[in-house]
Amino acid sequence: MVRAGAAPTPVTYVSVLSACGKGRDLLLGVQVHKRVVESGVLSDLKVDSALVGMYAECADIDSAWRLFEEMEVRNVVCWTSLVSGLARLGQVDRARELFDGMPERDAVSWTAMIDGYVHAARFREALEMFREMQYNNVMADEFTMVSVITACAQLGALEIGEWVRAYMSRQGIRMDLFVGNALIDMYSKCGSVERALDVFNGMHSRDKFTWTAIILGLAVNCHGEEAIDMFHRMIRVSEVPDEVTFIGVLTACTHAGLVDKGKEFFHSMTETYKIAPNVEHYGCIVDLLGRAGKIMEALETIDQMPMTPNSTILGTLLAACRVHGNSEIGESVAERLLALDPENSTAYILLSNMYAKANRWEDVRQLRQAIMEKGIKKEPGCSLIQMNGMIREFVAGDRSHPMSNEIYSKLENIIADLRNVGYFPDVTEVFIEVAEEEKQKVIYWHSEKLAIAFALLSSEPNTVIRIVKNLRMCLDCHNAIKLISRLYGREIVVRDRTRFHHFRHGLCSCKDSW
DNA sequence: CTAGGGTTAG
Repeated sequence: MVRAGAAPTPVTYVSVLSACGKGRDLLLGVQVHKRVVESGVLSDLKVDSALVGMYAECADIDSAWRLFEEMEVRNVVCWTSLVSGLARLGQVDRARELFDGMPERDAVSWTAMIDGYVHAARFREALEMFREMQYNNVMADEFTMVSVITACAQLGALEIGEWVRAYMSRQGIRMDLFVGNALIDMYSKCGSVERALDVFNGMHSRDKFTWTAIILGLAVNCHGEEAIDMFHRMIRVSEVPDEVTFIGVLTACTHAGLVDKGKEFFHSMTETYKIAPNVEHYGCIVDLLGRAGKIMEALETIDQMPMTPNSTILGTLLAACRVHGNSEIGESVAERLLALDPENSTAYILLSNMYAKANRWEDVRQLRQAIMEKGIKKEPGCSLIQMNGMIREFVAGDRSHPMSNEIYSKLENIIADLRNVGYFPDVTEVFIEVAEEEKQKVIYWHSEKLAIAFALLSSEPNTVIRIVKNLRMCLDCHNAIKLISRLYGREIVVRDRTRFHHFRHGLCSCKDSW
């Protein structure tokens, strides 16, 4: 346009600056900024806002601030640009300060703030903000709902998610593609495949995200074969898969134990779809081989992949060594893992569990002593559960809950009931070095057991109990929850760090390998 | 006509 000699107008600048922001092209943005100044366009609210927005989107917050402060007239748009820019850079608290000082806030500003909390993984604050938004009588729209639904997904907050759906239909907020995709993810992350499929089946249009969401949802909820069917359907309707889609497909193969299929997909991903595998894809393959007991092949995969192994992938292999009692390779993998990350508590835990499985109690003892001496701290176990619209958090050994006494005595009753049907506490995975009796207390007080005791106290009979746990469940909790599901006739769904466990009638969907 | 907010893994 410039070369053709046509004079840009403010409208041109606004459009071009928006493009620079969305394309994260700061260099070009700065050039356009210069042109704006040279062209002598007097301060124009929209151009100035576009400039602030461009700098904010290109992560140059200082320039954005400076321009913002120089503006003589500001409106809600440039305020929101700055709030959103700060939030995206991870400075949520600074964003919140600015947000609180805004002279006027609309749905966009509220959504920017809610989404800021979501991206900072502060989901409860995101929901709190949404509540405040309603309190302030600002109408939410599809954008708001996506952020709120995402927060529910991460929290495993199905009740709130369902409330959000009802709210949407009350408010006449329609379910567009983004909302639909977010809902599929939310239901999947809450362990409800049925509802995820309902949304999926009811969608008028679908994109790559839709298919990827349902594939992942099916995969982590132990519906591996159906996830793979979905992938074939996706290809049939000519949707192009990306690297995340393949994470889903490979995860499906892992959880369904389909080793050869997994290898085939890995191959077609590179050959047919020309997607370069990243370390997570290799991680899926290592997991796939490792779970199937092909430890050597898994090790070779790590040694032959084009990138240096990170601690996650070594941890995956170590976990496989534990499951299959291969302490020879396990020890060398643990060594590599600890060389990479000496404070890695996962390495110690897996190594200790592996020794325990091999009945190498002297090694277990020495390891535990080393852990104590080095002061290695295990990440505290933590379970979320929501009940009657409230999200409760339980940490192992937690006594902070107002119903604490009742919960602990309920737990004692549960354990007595379990013992009557043959349960015996399995303390082999207890990490700390204490007397045998203490170890039993330690596992009784694991966060998921506390959460279940609370749930049995405060929920209607026959309702599904849903728990989100930050770590992998221990063997004892897994055993205990299987029995609880039978004894109390409850379906219990636990979302663990990587997958779901659906407990029903004394059995778990993971078929005891996780 | 033009400025701000939304989805998938790890």
